[in-house]
Amino acid sequence: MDYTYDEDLEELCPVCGDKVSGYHYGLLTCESCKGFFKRTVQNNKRYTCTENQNCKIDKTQRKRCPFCRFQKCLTVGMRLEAVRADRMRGGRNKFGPMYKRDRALKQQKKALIRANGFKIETTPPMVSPPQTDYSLSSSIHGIHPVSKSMPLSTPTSMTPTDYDRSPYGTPSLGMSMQNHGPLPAYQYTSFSSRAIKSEYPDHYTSSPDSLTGYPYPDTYQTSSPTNVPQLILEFLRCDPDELQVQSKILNYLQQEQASRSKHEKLNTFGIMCRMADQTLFSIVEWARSCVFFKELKVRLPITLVILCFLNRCECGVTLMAGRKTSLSGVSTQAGATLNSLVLRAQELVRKLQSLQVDRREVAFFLLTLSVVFLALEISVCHFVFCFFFAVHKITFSIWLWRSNVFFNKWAWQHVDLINSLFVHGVQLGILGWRLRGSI
DNA sequence: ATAGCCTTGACG
DNA sequence: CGTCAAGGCTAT
Repeated sequence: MDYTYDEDLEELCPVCGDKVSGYHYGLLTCESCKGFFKRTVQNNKRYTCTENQNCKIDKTQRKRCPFCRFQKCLTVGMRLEAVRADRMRGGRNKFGPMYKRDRALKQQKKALIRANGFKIETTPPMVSPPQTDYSLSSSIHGIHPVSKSMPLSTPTSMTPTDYDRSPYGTPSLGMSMQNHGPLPAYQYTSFSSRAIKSEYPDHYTSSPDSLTGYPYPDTYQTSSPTNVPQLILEFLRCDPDELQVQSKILNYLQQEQASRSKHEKLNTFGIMCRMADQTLFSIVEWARSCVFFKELKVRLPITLVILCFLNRCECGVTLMAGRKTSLSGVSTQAGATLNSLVLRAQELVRKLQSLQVDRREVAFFLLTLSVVFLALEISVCHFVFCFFFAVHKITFSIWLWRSNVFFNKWAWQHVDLINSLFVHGVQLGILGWRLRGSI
């Protein structure tokens, strides 16, 4: 039994959580979802959802709503182009090299994790999550292994027209994520679709980007230097178990909600605020107990706590988005603004996951930023960086919102611009780390 | 219609 | 020649 946790992760289909049987139409999926996707595309099937187009898709219920199942297939990244129009059997398609690269990357990650002695507990297997809908499923899968995933390098710029072109509605908005996932972030393959011509020239693939709702980043670079700075390793070793944090916060929220009387129930916004509170508490708790931090000057830990909190917020939002149907249906009480916020958050989280940034890269980036803050001690610089973080770390935006700071409304409108600016920062950090590693 | 198993065939 | 991701077949 040479099962590593990493292999365990890959055993789960990002669509339904069933066992993966190989790469199918762009990513690792199970046999049934492969067949389902093939039938749907080949036969040009049109489904309709009798519910709210957000049905939970798991192994036991995947047959229930083909509409949502197919939406999820698209959302997690299954490629319409991989279904052959001519139905030719055998052979290889143009995805081959990408599958290979993806495999190599997974191997590399595995090897590094082994070499660095990471504990299995810090990245537990993708056990079938207690999903309430597939958003949560994909988010938990997607987020955990790379808890501090970074945004996509090329911002999606879908217009309403793009949505309309999809025969299945608005996959990237209504069905976003996947977060994470389960794709597991590892399974959110970041294949470049740019060079791939459709093998299925019907309406499905006439506009691949608009159909799938998001581009596949070309910046799929996570080469792994062998000499990782000790500081990074220490930082990662201190990193708390993401799933534990998630479940702890979730339990707290559920208990709190359960203990309230019918009239006192928190609404969606209230829950999100509580979640933000708990997230911050958990990080402060972690920082205070972390041996690593005791050796640092006071201001650096504080900055790190702030950064870690912001960085972790995506997971909170994802939980929120995924749980919105289970928490006494509070989402139905939420206004259109909140619902669109959640949708936007889902979309952002999916983007974050698809970049598949290495944990060490993120750790380095966080440390670099902290040092920069410490060195510069310029409040404006701090503000600007926090602002960029805030855009991506939705919960922080919600905090600002709660504090009647409305500039995040502007941020939503310019999220693509900020996204690209942010990514440049990330890339600079990665570049710096790699330079450092090569010296 | 689904999903598990089978066959095919380009690619390394 | 082995691999493996396509499509095909078929019991359920």
